[in-house]
Amino acid sequence: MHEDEPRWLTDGEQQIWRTYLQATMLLDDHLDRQLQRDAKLPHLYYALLVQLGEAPRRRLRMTELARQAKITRSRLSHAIARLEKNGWVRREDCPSDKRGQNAILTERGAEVLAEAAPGHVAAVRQALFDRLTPEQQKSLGEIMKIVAEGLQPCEAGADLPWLR
Amino acid sequence: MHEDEPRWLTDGEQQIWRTYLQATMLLDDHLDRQLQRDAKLPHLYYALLVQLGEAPRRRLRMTELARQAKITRSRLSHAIARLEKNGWVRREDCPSDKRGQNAILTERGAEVLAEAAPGHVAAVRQALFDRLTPEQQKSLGEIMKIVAEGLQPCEAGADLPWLR
DNA sequence: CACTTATACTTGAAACTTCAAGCACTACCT
DNA sequence: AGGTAGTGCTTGAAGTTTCAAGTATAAGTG
Repeated sequence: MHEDEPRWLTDGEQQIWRTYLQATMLLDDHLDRQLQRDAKLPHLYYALLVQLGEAPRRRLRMTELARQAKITRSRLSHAIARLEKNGWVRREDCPSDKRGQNAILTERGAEVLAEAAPGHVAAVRQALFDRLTPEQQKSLGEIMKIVAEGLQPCEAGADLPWLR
Repeated sequence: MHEDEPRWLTDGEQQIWRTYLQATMLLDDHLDRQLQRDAKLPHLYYALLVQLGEAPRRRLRMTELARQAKITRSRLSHAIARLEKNGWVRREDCPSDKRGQNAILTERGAEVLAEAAPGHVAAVRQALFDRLTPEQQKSLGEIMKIVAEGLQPCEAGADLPWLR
């Protein structure tokens, strides 16, 4: 068993990759900071409230929420525990499966969401959409779709966060 | 002082934004996992070793390293403390400024880096570059450059991680 | 039905990051 | 020179995420 010389990244690829890392790092930091300041919430927690807010009857099974958010169930458990303590979310036993739990957006949670949303959207616009041409936006969408789909193959045995 | 109705994201923009969040989440998770498994190191810590490895004399001032990595100095301090404990990095007082510290990649650190690099590069290729056309790669680079530059304006008073 | 395996979720500890000080030194100002 | 503000870095605690179990229920198998 012999390891071939790996195919290193070309200078151009390196440049792209580093810029990607920097941009995603900075954007994530920027949004986290904006939300932490204005809504006392990290970006991921905000995203969870958004997903719940859009779900029918404002509720979602834990694993389904983890799947949509691309995180582990453990991470979600801790996050929901915190949101529950703050009163933005509550839990409910799943009627059809006694192992299951639903996370439910509370009225207070919906209010927090409504208050935080405008500032958050403005931040996303200002940092991303307002700076890109329509062609670039389209291209970004296509690229990210390819990457996202590539990393969550349908096959069984895939190492996806919400199945760990 | 009156808040106008915010400019919400269009359906198309929402779609792009969500896909972006999912792709970056999955990719970050994927690389973290690969490196944690193969090199016992989170992706960010690996990136720090890379930066040090490329710097002249394998050393960099703390703030400069934080600036390159787009993280806070506090985060860097903790990270370097861990890397130092593992023997991959050591510190040195800066000769010209007694407040300053250099982080230096050790021989052991360089070895770890050399062992981890092929697998990491392969993962980046497989998840990203191998799936994109040359045009898409170029476009991605341009887009990320715009975003990264937009988030680190030259002006004083900008809220950049390494200045916090 | 008993038995095994898989699924759904949680938990506590360890690892990592953020936050708010804090210390030491430098640069600036008079 | 002395005083003041700014820079460079670190630290401990609080918050978040990962990791490795653990509990309970469901589904599959002989």
